[in-house]
Amino acid sequence: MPAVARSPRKPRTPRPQARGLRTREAILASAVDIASVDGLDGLTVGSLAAQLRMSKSGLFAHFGSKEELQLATIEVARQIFITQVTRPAIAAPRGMPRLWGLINQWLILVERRVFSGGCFFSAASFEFDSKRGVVHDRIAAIMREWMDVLTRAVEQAQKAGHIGAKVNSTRLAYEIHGVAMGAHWSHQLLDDKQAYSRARSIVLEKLRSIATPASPRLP
Amino acid sequence: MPAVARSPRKPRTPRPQARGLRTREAILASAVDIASVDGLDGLTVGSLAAQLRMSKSGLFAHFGSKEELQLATIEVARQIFITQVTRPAIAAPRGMPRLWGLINQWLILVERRVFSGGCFFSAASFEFDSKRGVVHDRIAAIMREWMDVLTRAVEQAQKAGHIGAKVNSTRLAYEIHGVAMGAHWSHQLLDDKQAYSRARSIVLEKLRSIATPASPRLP
DNA sequence: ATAAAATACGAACGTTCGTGCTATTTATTT
DNA sequence: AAATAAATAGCACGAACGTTCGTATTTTAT
Repeated sequence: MPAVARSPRKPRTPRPQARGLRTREAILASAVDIASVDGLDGLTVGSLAAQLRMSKSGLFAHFGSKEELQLATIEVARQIFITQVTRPAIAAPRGMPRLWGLINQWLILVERRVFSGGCFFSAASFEFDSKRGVVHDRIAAIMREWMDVLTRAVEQAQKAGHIGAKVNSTRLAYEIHGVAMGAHWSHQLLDDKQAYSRARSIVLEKLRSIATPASPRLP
Repeated sequence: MPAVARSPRKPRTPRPQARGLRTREAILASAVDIASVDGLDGLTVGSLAAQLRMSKSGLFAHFGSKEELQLATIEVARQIFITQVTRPAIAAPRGMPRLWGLINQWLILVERRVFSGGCFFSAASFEFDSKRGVVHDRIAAIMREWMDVLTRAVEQAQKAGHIGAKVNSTRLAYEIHGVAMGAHWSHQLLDDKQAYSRARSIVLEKLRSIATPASPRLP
């Protein structure tokens, strides 16, 4: 056999079986929750192991490094986000209903406290926005994905004639997103009980102000 | 059982002199910078001491605990915020100009990268929004302060007849704040170069749409 | 039933964390 | 110039950090 150059550092790669996958799943479910409260750096192998009543080393073996654990945690959070926000919103017909659905489902997500620290990605965004590395990059990519979904929804609403063609779709997407994130900030930090309903009012008012007569009625 | 409750812990209280205050100032200037990047928890006594080329213990003696260091750091950040945002904005006459000034000065602050991690309080807000304790409380109080300044500016603009009396001042304040924070998020995380100018467009458009004829012209 | 592979554990590694103590250097006051 | 007080350094601590390793316990494949 030719002495091929070894790949630099692939520490261990067993093929995971049913049991391993189950624990991995349990680990990551806890990880998402802890990270949404304490941040992805505040998430530690020790505290995670303690909460799951297993050994640090046993837990650690599932990932090989803390960075891998963080990345895996992000992917699980993304799946939750897709399941709870994007998917239900996409069920609504293209145009104004879907656009409203996207932002409304996000508000429902944070209201339901699916992540016990509020919104995983809001927290992760601000935690990693000044850091560099693969974790930052992954978070940024997912958030770009989200903004693209929002922007595309606006453009579809324009194609459907629900919103005038003159509206700047990117700008509207950012406006809506900003208001929603601001509401979450206010609810989470200032314990502002009216935050989410106020956000709904603001967004609905905005959407109504640019809706064409052809647009389906908003709630 | 011993009788009296001891005062919780006042570890050392020398009266600070000129030199001590100077070092303290230097420490906190670095602390604000580090914290705006790595967070108030990511800020460590060791890294701070290393950056200032002094001993951990010598540095630590200025504060007595990490929490005190965090609180002191927050106060310095607040002063910077007041100096760079609130004060210049208040120089403008009451009403629409001052309201615009507040949000515009904030945008200038983050554009200038006065904090090398972007906006200290955005980062701190999301870092501590799910934690409890005096640090959280102080951050929340300062942010409440800020939202009150914004809201009062709207109300003054209404009293001055620049904005119609029917406008919900709280709602408008949150709308503007959300858009600004969203822009910062986008610039910081997604490296969106147009974020701030887009935010200015959105806010100006909004303000123009509710401005009365009596309102001074906006930029 | 047995071999092999996947999973988990316990103990330990070197570092860094926050935080004390004690000394020493530097500044102020007499 | 001596006495005093403040500022900083040195050193050590226990705990927690991420990580590695050897070993025991499962579970799967032969």
